[in-house]
Amino acid sequence: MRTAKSFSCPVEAVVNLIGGKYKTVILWHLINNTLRFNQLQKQIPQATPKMLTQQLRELEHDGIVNRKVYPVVPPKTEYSLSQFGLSLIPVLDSMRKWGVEYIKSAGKQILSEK
Amino acid sequence: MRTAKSFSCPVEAVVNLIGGKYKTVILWHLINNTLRFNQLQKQIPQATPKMLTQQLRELEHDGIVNRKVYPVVPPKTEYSLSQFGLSLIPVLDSMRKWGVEYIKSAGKQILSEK
DNA sequence: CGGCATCCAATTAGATACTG
DNA sequence: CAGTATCTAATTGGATGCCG
Repeated sequence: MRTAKSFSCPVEAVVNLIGGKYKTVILWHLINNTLRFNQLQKQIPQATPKMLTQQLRELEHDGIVNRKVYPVVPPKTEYSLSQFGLSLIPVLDSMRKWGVEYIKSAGKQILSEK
Repeated sequence: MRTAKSFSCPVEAVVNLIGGKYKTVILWHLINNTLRFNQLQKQIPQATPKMLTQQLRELEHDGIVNRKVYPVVPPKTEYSLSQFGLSLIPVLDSMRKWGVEYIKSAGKQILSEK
């Protein structure tokens, strides 16, 4: 399921890879940042550890994020965008641009900080 | 749920609007095309009528697609991108570009026609 | 033709507790 | 700290049948 399957359109491929509930947000926070699990959790409090782990594992499995585990006590794990993940930035950015306009024009709610 | 809520990042807004299982595909088929319900069904056979209706209603509710019902017998309904929906084309296109590259590099499956 | 209603199966997500 | 395990709740999706 995680490996490429046939898509009726290429757009579908993207949704399959980064369409998960928290994936774009995770990716968003990882642009220009290497973050530990805990830091991600603080940035995305609406995601439970379980969900965060799951989404991160999928992103890792798809080669979008790097997971670097330091064999120390207490544990330390760092997440960052892989080379492949970096290639998604233009997509994320076009989404961001549109999202900003949308929120502006919808004008019903304000962005929460960050 | 369909109206704007607060997003921790604008990217999330896009996913919420067009992240639905068939939404990007629907949108994809509606670029440059006005299609009837039946035609959409043929283009997207993996979606049941129920799902298609549901996704279309959400897209309509979000002002992304226009639904034009002709009061004739037998019924005739045409779907097309709204002005707002047209603004999504750059996003869809950046996704498409990336998707094409992804599929190429994954190189495990071929695009089905169209 | 373009749906909607109903019922059910499957998938996804949350809460909570626990561990190397 | 960075998760896992388990159980349950909610959401999503499919099959089928019917209707204006």
